Amino acid sequence: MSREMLTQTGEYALRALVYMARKGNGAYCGVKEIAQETGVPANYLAKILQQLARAKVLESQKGFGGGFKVARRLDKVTLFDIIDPLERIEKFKQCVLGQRLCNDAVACPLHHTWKAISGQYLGSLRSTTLQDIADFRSVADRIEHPEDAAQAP
Amino acid sequence: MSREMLTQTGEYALRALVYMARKGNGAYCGVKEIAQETGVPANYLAKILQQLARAKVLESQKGFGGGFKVARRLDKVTLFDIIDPLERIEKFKQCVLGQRLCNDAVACPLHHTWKAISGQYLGSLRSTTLQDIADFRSVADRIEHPEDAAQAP
DNA sequence: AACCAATCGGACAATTTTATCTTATTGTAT
DNA sequence: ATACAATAAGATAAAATTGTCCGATTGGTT
Repeated sequence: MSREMLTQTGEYALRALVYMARKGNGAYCGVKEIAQETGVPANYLAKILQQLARAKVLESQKGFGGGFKVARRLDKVTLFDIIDPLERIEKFKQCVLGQRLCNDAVACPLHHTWKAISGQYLGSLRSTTLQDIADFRSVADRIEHPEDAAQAP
Repeated sequence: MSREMLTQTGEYALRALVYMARKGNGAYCGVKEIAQETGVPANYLAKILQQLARAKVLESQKGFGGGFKVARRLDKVTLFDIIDPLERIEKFKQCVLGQRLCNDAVACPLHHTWKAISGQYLGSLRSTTLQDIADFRSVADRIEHPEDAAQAP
C-alpha cells in the first residue's frame, strides 16, 4: 500500500478545480474547455469530475450550456475535500513499517517522524481553500499589477 | 506523474533496513530471514536490496553465510539514502499544477504550500538516520525496561 | 416535438508498479 | 575439488493506475 501525497488523478483534479475557481463566474464549465486549458486528458478528466460531483464537491449540469461548477462557496472547499474522494487518504494513518500495533504509546521507530510529516500534509490540505487559491497572486503578478495587491480590508 | 511519499517498494526497503539496523551485529543478513521477519515477499525484497547494494547503501556477500549488511556506520545512513535510489524523489520539485514556470518569484497558487510540505518531508528523510531508529524505544518499551532508557551520555 | 450539446457510465486498452519464478553465478566451507 | 548456500539477473505474471472509446441518457433550445 503506497502513500501518495498526490496521484496523477489528484493532481488533475487540483488543476481543474483551481482553473474553475480562478475563472470565478458561477457558470458551468464544460469538460472540453477545462481539459484544453489545463492540459488534462479530456475523457479522463470527465471521470474525475464525475467522481467529485458524486462527492458533492461539484455540481454537474447536462445539456446545452451544461458542465461542472463548484457546489459550495469557494472558501468552503478545501484541498482535502477535493483529493479525499479520489484517493484513500486513510492510508496515511497506517504504520509505515507495517506493524500491527503502532500508536502514540506503542510506536514503531518511525511513528513520530511519520506522524509529524503526514500531519503537516493533511493539515495543509484541510486549511487551504479554493478561495485562498483564487485570491493568490504571485510575486511577479504583484509587481505587474501593484494596485491589485494589498487592498484595504 | 505521482508524488509518492512512500511507494510499496520504499516501505519494504525501510522495513528491511530498520530490521537490519536493529539487529545490530555487523554480520550479513540473508534475504529469507529478513523477508520472514518483516513480512516482505522474499523475491521482491531481493530485488530491492540488490538495488540498494548497487547504490552503496548495502554490501552484499555471496556464498555460505552471505547476505546483505549496511555498508556504512548506521549514523551515516539517512532515510533519504534508502528511499532515493528506489523512487524518483526529484518529482517533488516539479510544479503541482503542472505549470512550466513555477518558482519562488513566479509561483503557481500552490507553490508555497507545497514547498513547505515537501520541504518538511525531505528534511525529515535527510535528518533521520538508521542509528536514530536503532536506538529508538517506544514509551511502552521504556516502561518495561526502564534501565535501558535515559542512560548517561 | 425534435434536435443538439453535454454529461454519464460501462467496457476496454495501455502503462506502471508490484510480485513471482527460474536459471546462472558466486564464494565459502568441508 | 566438490558441495552447498546464497546472491544476481532476466523473463514473465498479476495487480493497480491511468487513459480511451462509445453508446445511452439527460435536459435545455428552437
